Amino acid sequence: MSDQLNTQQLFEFFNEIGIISQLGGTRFSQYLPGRLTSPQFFVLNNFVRLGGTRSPKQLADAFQVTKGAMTNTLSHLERAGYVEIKADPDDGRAKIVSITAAGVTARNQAIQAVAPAFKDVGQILSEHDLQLVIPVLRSLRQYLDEHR
Amino acid sequence: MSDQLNTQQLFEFFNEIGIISQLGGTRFSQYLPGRLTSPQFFVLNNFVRLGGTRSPKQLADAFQVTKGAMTNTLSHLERAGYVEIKADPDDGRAKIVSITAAGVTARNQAIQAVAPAFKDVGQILSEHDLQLVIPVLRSLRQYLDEHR
DNA sequence: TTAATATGGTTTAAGGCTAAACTATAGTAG
DNA sequence: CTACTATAGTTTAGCCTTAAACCATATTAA
Repeated sequence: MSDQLNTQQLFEFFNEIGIISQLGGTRFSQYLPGRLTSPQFFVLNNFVRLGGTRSPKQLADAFQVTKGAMTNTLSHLERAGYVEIKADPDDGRAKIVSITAAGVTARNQAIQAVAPAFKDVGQILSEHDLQLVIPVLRSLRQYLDEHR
Repeated sequence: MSDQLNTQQLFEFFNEIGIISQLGGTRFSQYLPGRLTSPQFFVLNNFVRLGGTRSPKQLADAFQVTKGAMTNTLSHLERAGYVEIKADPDDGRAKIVSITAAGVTARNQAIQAVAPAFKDVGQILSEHDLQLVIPVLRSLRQYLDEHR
């Protein structure tokens, strides 16, 4: 009964999540300059915000995608000259990824270009809404990440 | 200032949404039987819940995907024998899609198979959480749908 | 020291999605 | 009646994703 109801709501919840993710992602990438895609931008942004170097495996974990997906994203970024990938001297299996100056520039331009994509949404979603919703999403995301 | 803060939160919001969509979708499709994929299931489920027939265009709008994406999904379903697609006698451009008996069976089996995928999540996300979050998501989804 | 297992990264096969080009048919405006 | 425009559906190119197979290197156990 109440279980039935809950399942129905859960279904709607995931449905809304899926559509928002789809529409939001499409909108976001429409504002990104040139041939930069969303996953590529997220990697560059991560490097600029946190600095340092990381292995492909660490990046794959951070973004919760498979290693194969990260191989793909990094190869695009490398071809564009936005990251540098070299062998890890301490581990023959591993590689070390770092952002280049061109990558930093591209990321900064992307930040500028993408701002208007958020402007109107920031008025629909009040700060109050965000503070209500984000903790719920965060805990669910953590759970899903730990149980897959 | 506060604008800065809000942008940061918006960013986190969409980030959580994206990851939950990704992990939730993967989990969901892992429970689906055989070669049935999530979008395929959603189409079958829509037919069972609402009955009747629809055109590919109506389905594309209902699920907020492009016509090309729906062409692809429907061709898989047709090949599996789960839907029937015939010409619309009243409109030479259009087609009419309906679910088959095999499609209904496949949907019902999928419902059974997928239930455990939600079971644990239903304990993480309380009914209270859902009632808090769903309206916010719903209104954002509507806005994004109308402004793309 | 050798054998078994685990880990980092790449590759391939399948499917998903968008955007844009293209076909065919409908509808509208002169 | 004819020409223009809009709409339904398909196709293609490009990128994203997972899962699984495969290599090479590390690590652990015997």
